[in-house]
Amino acid sequence: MQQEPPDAPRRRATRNSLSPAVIVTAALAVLDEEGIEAFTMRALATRLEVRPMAVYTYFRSKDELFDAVRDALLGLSLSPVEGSWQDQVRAIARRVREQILQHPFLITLLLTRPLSGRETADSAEAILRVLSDAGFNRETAARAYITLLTHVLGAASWEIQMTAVYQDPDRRSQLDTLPSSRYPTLTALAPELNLTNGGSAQFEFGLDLVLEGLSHKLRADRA
Amino acid sequence: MQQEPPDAPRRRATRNSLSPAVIVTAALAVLDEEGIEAFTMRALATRLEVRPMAVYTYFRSKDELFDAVRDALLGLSLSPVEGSWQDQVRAIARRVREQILQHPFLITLLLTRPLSGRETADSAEAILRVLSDAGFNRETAARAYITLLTHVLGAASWEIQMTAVYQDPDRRSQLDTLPSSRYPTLTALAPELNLTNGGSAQFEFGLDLVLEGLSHKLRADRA
DNA sequence: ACCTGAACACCGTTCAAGT
DNA sequence: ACCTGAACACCGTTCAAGT
Repeated sequence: MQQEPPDAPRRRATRNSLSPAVIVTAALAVLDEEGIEAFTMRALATRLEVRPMAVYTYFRSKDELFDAVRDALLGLSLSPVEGSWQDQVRAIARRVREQILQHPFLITLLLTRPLSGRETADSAEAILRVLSDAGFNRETAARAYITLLTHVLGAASWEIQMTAVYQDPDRRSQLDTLPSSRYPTLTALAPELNLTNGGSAQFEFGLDLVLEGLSHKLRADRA
Repeated sequence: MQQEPPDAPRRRATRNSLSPAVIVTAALAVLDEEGIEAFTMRALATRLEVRPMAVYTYFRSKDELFDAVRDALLGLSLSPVEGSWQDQVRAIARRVREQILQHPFLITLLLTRPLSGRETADSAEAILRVLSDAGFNRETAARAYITLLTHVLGAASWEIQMTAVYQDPDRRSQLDTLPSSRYPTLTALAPELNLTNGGSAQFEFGLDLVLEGLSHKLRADRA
């Protein structure tokens, strides 16, 4: 609503105050604080205290800027973990989930903008190495990695959405208002379904399922 | 680019030609043919041969219309399936995936607009009933359903994105251009990773993993 | 009630101009 | 080179008016 503080000093931009890094940092701040739907080139320019077109010296378009923000967030430093291959995969998956939950708009960037494969290269390399070392064959390792990735993305995006819905008291737990004649099981399990919202228990549950399935596959690969 | 055929008859809208159903159908057609990013209220009005504001008699906003389109697409008629609980879950999961692939913009609506739980009630009831009948306890059944749902959403949205990327020859298979010194495993497995794009094999692989994990959980629940 | 016309308050971005 | 000013071609939507 409020566009500018009424008596802002409105100083002219100092020369060379901008750079790709400065712009990405400011964009990240706007995205974190206002959300992706409130992000506009004009809002970003206001935060940078420049006119909107100044950003276009460094990025050709809003989409290109979004790609840069996404790539900055995906450059995860994955510290090596001790333990079984399951433990190592779990650690990486948790790290990716945490990064997404910390910057919820990231899921939108991941599912909206085309990916070349370079952006997720760090976590891909880490997981694929763990799987290869564990003894998975080449195709199984590749498919397992994609499964883990899509699983984490799906779980995280659901989690973000449900916490957003959960904030809104009107929408909270609308399940029990469904007709139990048509949806007997669903209405009966409404309390348990609401339990799946919030916290990491649901994420761990799903991850365990996939890992258990992978253990089974590994035995097959080795046989 | 071309906004209107130059000599279109431009007949006045016949009285009462509109209705929520007619509008949703037209919106669906625009979304299917032009994609969600090209969907505007003005484009929809053009297809309906009315002025943009006519739609607002039936829907308060573009978002409300989007919700109606989403709900129309999620009203799946799930024919009952014979077989094991795994076969039944598989059939429902495949049906949901197919519906999303048929209308790729649906994934955006699902992950963008808040869900109350009513929209997915049909598939939720179906899966939860199968799981309950199979002997899962209440909490496991609830968590398993959410896992299956998020898994399908994640897999489908990845699939859509990868096929879109795959269309673009510039982006195709950029994995082998990565430095193999830093990403030895990733570059070595590039062919196998490219195999995961397209077709349903990757989807089935992931689904099998989850189902295998669930079989394991079921034995624990029963013990 | 249903639909239109004109307008408002936004967008991203082009283009020419300033330093 | 870096940044600005003005403008263009869009948006969704409000509001008053027509039938």
